[in-house]
Amino acid sequence: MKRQQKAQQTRQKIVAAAYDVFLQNGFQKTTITQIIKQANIGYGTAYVYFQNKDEIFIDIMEDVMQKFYAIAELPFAPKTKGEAVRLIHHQVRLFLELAVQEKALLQVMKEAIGASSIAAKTWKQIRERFIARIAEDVAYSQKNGLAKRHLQPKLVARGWFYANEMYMWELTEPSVPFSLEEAARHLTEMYTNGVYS
Amino acid sequence: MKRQQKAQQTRQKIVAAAYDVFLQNGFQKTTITQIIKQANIGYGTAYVYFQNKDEIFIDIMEDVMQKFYAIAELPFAPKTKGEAVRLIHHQVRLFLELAVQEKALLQVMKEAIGASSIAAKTWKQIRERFIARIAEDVAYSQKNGLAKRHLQPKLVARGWFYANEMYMWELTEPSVPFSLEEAARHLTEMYTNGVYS
DNA sequence: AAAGAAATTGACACGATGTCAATGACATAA
DNA sequence: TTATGTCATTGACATCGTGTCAATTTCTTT
Repeated sequence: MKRQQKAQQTRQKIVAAAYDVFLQNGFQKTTITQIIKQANIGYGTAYVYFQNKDEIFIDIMEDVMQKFYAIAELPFAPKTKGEAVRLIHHQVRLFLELAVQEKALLQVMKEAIGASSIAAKTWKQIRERFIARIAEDVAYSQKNGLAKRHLQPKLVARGWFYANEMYMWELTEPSVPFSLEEAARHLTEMYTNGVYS
Repeated sequence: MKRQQKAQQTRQKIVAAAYDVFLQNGFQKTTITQIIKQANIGYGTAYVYFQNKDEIFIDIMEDVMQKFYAIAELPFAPKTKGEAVRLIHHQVRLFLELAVQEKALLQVMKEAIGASSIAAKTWKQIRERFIARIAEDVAYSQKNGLAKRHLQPKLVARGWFYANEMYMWELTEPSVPFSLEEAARHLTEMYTNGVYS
């Protein structure tokens, strides 16, 4: 059984080395040569475990995705508008805080999403998962008479997540002209006033 | 004076050829070789007029930018909330319609913005121009008692534009799960209910 | 310990980039 | 008209990154 272990270990060496190099050089400037050098393995070895640079990055990306999913899946069952506002504000904060916490990796992710179609696809999955979940929450609120009924949950969810996502990306930039707290407050307020009644 | 004319003509040949090739192959797959071949010029010539592929694309990008700017600068001086809603809805429609109209180029632009830092910078300029202009409109509405005064115009403008922008990108995709009109209506309604009083 | 299987390797072919010395084409002055 | 300098054009070249694959090393099994 030592054979497979060694192989897995090599795979891990690649991912770990890639993580370092990606954070150091960004997505596009990173080369396979840099990664295998950092991992102390031969050039061809990288291609045994991954198709290309993009695939290696996806591996890294999926770790953070889990953290995002956890926030997306938080329970949401408010009885009043006030409670809904509080829950939403809390969720927005968690979302933006996670972005700031993982700032370095998210910067690389943004670059990767732009440059690699596989990375783009992966991110789109996260997004649609969020939107689907938010749409559920909106529908719930509508059923309970908390939210305006004539709006389509899916379209509301989409617009709402888009605003959040863009604020998130903005927060990963070196200098931002606003604070996380301000962003969370404005997002929540605009949204809840616009959709809840 | 024929000297400069010829040079300008060559430059234009490059841009025109690049436009074709970019639309055909997308941003990343396009190579200098393809462009100079389409333009019927020598390889080195492209580098006389542009630093690289990115610079050529910026030239093309700036044409469409003008159309966006025109929409951003539309006059906004409503006397009532109803009038504001109508103006905003109209502007959103124009914005999204322009996106659909220029769909092919916008798809390439999206790719370029992701892959090229120069293109990203250029797009950011458009965005900030929009946000600055919207912030003015919000401030105007607040002064005239149409909009909630405790919100910061710049943050409101940012969130609002982000939602619009993402819907715009979505509308350039091959198949979209909603109509332009639905998107415009929901955007406008969520926004005006959230910010106007 | 021999044979087979699995893991590792780096040299190679290929394609794209950006540079630059050489060439070609035009304008101006004699 | 010619000659001379200037500007425009060119493609061969050096460089770099990619992905492949035949050869080699390392382990496992008999």
